[in-house]
Order: sequence, then C-alpha cells, then structure tokens
Amino acid sequence: MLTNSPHITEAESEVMKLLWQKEPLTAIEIISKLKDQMDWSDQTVKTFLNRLHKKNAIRFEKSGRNYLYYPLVSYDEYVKAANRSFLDRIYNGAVGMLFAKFLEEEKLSESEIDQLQQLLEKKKRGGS
Amino acid sequence: MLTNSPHITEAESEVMKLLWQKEPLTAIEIISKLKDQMDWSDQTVKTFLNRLHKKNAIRFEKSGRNYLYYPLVSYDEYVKAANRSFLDRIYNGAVGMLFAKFLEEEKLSESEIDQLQQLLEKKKRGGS
DNA sequence: ATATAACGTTTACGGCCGTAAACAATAAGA
DNA sequence: TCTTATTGTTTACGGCCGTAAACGTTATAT
Repeated sequence: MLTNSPHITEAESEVMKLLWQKEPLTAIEIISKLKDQMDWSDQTVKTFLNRLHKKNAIRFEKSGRNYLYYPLVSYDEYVKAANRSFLDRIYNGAVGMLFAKFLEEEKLSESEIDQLQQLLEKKKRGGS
Repeated sequence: MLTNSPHITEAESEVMKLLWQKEPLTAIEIISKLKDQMDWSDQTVKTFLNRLHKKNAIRFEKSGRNYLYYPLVSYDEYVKAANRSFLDRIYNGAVGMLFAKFLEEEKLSESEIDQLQQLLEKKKRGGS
C-alpha cells in the first residue's frame, strides 16, 4: 500500500475533486468546469495539472487530440493524509481530544448523533 | 466576541504553545525552551515573536530589562479556527463525515469510546 | 503540405513561511 | 559615563503556492 500520498494543495484539490467525481476527464472539461466554479484562467488550471502530474497525483494519456486525465491518488488517500496531518498538527495525535473539541463546537443534528452512536457501538465490537 | 483570530502558522504555534502553558514568559525563557525542543536559533524565535506581535496574536510589556510576553489569542480560539478551516477545506463543512472518517481510520481505546458516548448522550439532551 | 486548435512545458512573480543575519535601542553594571 | 547584555526591528533568502503569460508540439482540417 502506498503510504505516501503527495501533498495536494487547496487549489490543486479543486482539480482532483473533479477527477474523483468522474474519471477520466479531458483538459477542456476540467478547464471549463473550473472556469465556472473558480474563475481561474486556462493557464492557471494547466499549471495545476502540470504540478499534479509532476508529483504523481494524476496521470494522463493521449487519445487523438484529446488527453485523458486520471487520478493516481484516491480521495480516500487524500482525506486520510489530510486527517493525519491535522490530527498531529493540532491535537498531537490525540483523537479523543479532537472529537471532544468538535463536539463542543459544532452543532449536530439528532440524526447525526444517532449515526455516530451506532458507529461507536459497531466500533466497540469487531471494529477495526 | 472576536471571531477573527489571526492565522498562526505551525512554527509560530510552537511559541504560542509555550505561552498557553504559562503566561507571561520572558524572551529568554521562550528562546531557551525552543532552542531545546526545536533547534532554532535565537534570531528565528525573535522573528516569530515579531510576526506574532504584528498580527496581534501576542503582546508584550517591558518591565525593567525584561520583556514579558502574553498571548492575545487563546488556545481555544486557535483550535477553533483551525477546526473550522479544516472542516470546510476537507469536508465542506460536514461534521458527520469528518467523524465517520476519523472513526474509520483511527484506533480508539475502549475508554475513549465510552467517553465519546457519554458526550453524545449529553449532547442529545440540552447540549448546545 | 500548411495553418490552426488543443494541449503540454517553461518561465515568472508576488506573497507567505521557515530560517536567520545584521542593525538599533536601552537598561544595568562597572 | 561607557560598555555590554538584552531585547526589539529591518532586511534577506530560498521554497512553496496561487496566479498566469509565453512558448513549443502535434494532430486534424483544409
């Protein structure tokens, strides 16, 4: 298992999010979608594609005049890496603390709470 | 209530952590403690003190030849800001998702789980 | 064959960050 | 009063990040 996902910056993650939704995408698709959402110039997006490629977060293959882009880093890897780094950075690795703080600060709906309780119950038994 | 805590970088947070433990501290204290833990030169620490001061995260007052440093941003504010920004950045604000992911990835001890369950129960009743 | 469109690559640039040297001010001690 | 230690301020510099222009390459359409 690859344990070292490359660092994906916030701007770059906007590109990745598209690829996680649908894969592969062509450059035009990526560029035009991002131009809507993010108001970035074509060149900006190209830079991100290039950087993501250099750090092995995506790959592309040519098919005719179209290039098809694929993610090499999965959404799960990305979130996992972000989680770990945040947990270490802010909570020194103490998950319990993190939960406590978020519970203290954020509003949770009744049903969200129920869901969490179920997760915890499951965790108590065989939970990995 | 101040809702805009300034952005404190990781290196700067090492200075803040000391001040959150004990307040006030003199520059020598800060510098020497950090020289142990972080292997930073005096000048580096001074830069951080300066930047933190400029962004109103700390203040200092002179007493004789000593300067006493005080935090202006509390640990709670810092964590809160970090939480929000992480939650928005990675989970688009969805706390439920965040919890689910962390539960999925991190090992929790039996007692940690119990604690969380109690917190959730409390939350279900009057918990704001 | 040639122009053009679609795409990748190189270069740039200001801002923030980690790291630190050099400079300035001032209070305490000699 | 003059030196020195203590502390603050200014400047610097390379790296990453967001933003983008300019340049190069190649496949299709004419």
